[in-house]
Amino acid sequence: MATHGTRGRSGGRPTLEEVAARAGVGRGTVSRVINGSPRVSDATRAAVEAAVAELGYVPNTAARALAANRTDAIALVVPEPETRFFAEPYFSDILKGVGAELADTEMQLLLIFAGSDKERRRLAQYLAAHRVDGVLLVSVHADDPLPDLLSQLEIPAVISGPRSAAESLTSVDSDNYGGARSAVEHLMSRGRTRIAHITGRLDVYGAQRRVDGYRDALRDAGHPVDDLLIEPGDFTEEGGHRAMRSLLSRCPDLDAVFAASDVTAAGARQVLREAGRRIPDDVALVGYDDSAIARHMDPPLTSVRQPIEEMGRRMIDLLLTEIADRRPAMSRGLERPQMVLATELVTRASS
Amino acid sequence: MATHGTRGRSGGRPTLEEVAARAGVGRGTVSRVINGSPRVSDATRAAVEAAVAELGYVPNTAARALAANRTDAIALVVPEPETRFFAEPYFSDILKGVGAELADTEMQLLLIFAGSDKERRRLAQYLAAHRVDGVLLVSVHADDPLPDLLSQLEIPAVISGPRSAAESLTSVDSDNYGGARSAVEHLMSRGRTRIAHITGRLDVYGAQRRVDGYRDALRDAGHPVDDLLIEPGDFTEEGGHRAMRSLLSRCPDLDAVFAASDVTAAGARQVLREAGRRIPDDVALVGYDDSAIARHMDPPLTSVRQPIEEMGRRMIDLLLTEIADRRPAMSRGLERPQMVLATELVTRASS
DNA sequence: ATCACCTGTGGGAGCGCTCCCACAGTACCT
DNA sequence: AGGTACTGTGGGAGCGCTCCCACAGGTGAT
Repeated sequence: MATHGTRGRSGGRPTLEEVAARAGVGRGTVSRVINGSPRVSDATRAAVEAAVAELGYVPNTAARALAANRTDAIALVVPEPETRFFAEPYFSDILKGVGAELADTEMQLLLIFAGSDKERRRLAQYLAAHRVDGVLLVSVHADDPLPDLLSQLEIPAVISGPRSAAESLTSVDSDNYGGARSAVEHLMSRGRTRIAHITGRLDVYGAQRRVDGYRDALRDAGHPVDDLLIEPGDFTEEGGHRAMRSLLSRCPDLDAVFAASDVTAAGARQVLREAGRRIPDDVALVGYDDSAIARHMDPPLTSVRQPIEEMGRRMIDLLLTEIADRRPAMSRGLERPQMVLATELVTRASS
Repeated sequence: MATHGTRGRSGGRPTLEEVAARAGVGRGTVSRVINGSPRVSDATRAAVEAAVAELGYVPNTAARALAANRTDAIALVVPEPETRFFAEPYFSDILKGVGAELADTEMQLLLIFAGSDKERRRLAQYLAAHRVDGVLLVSVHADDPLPDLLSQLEIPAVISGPRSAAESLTSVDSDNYGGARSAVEHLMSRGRTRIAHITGRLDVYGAQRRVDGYRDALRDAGHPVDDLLIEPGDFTEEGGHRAMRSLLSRCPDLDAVFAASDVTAAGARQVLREAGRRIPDDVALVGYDDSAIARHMDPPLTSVRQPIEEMGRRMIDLLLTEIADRRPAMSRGLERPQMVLATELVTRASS
């Protein structure tokens, strides 16, 4: 027993070495078993596993991180104040997908908010210390320095939403163009001809793509595109009110409205009601997001569903691949992938 | 230059040793400066700080964790599915307080959900690996094994909500008893005499305490306590409906209702309306939580505000203290503190 | 002058892993 | 027989820190 009892912070957790002694093998072999290396005989593996179970061995993450230069953790960075994170279902859906995909991995997920400048600075320190193997960046604004910082530090990262010009990070987005097209095509198939569009904030790339989809759908069907039928909004209910009022006064003959978000559609609906237009009899209405609002609206709102949860899952897939690939051939000149997921039109009574 | 260039994974991050060389001091001295030890002369400190800045040195967390046996991270564990976390403002308020209090610390916060069994197992592994210095446990259910696990592993932890019998963890709670008392006293001061109470889920200790507060407030004011006026609810709107209906049929003469949550109050309000009772003219109504619902109800709801954000802040305070104290004298027989924060009655038009 | 005791400082010895080289053993060609 | 190759295994050499002992040099009491 008392070999040379130097160690023994008594009750301490068992180490690799102790497991090795117990199993009658070497340190390296235990390490191989723990890490699932195939080059271990079945008998040895069994012996080691028994020792691990008997001793209740749990690897020391810090030691592993130090020796292997990895942390087995990835961060979900939300460059927003916490309040927005909780207010918008977008984030919780992403998180759900991410969590599901990560569930059978050894990776640990950290949630980091970087809304304030102070938090930003902390995050920069955190990343500089390489405390995570990779980063998921959701909701990046146009002039955000974070993507640049990440590629400078050579930290694998995936961003959600459309990739803006400069950055070279992998991204996952939903098909805003296609989603808009399907909404407009649906309205045309219902016999509507004077279809208006209330846009989102046009400094958001996705909103711009929806306008493109709207235009192209009309043009390809041989309809003229009447610019008077396009009114800028800002994704809010308020914006929906304003836009709908000006549309009604400008084009009283419109028979359908495609809004760039469900919330905007709700605002439009209210104005339409007040103006005595029945939905869908007089004016058909289609929204975007397929949020809870859409289901509970009266009448229930046809809306374009984005596969947000799946976006979360894909982001993790891509990130894990990138982390795994980093070692063999770092940045082998390949273009970073940009994945675009299909949307789905959910038809309800409003159209 | 080329001393013995063995190291040099070129472009690698600078180490303590390199900073020491640059500053012309020893490794130990740099470590002392980094960790803010007072036993360093001003001149040396300045030299080291200059070297740190020039080299852009950032300590390697893994190495530090390994050597010092601490992680500088704490976990906020939510033993619920993610959906509930997002649905209930309670969590986001706690998180806000925690985040604020942690902002000027070096501690990193991890958010961990442990709703499913799978997640539970992962968490257990995680804790066994001592990957965090401490744990904040919010919303613990009666028979949850987590508190026991934590004290077994000797991981500092603070739980939110009332401390149930067995466990010996530090806890922070709001004064459910006092909150209920203040609500009832307020109603009595408004001249109400037949005050009903719709309880919360009575297997939740806090709900039980609110009933106690209700009873004692009446008794101490010399009012008889009529058990017919107490109807069990479950914190939900549905429960509010049911409870209010049975109260109305049993005690049509009631002139006030104290509900154990705002949501329950909203349910009760609906039934009262349908029964033709005006609020507050015929029946005064008081809720609990002072959530957004309370402000937006028609009429706005008087409600008992819990200082949830402050609870978050206090939890961190206590946890950090406990982490700091662990070393000098581990568990010196002292009772774990249980902190109870005062509530505040927010008076609005419903009473 | 001697001792005691501070303050500042350098650097050895780990912390518990992973990586990788070395090597025994077996197998299958020449 | 000798070579070549592969499988399984042991263990040395770090990874970049913190802790702590040793020690130089100063200060003040005896």
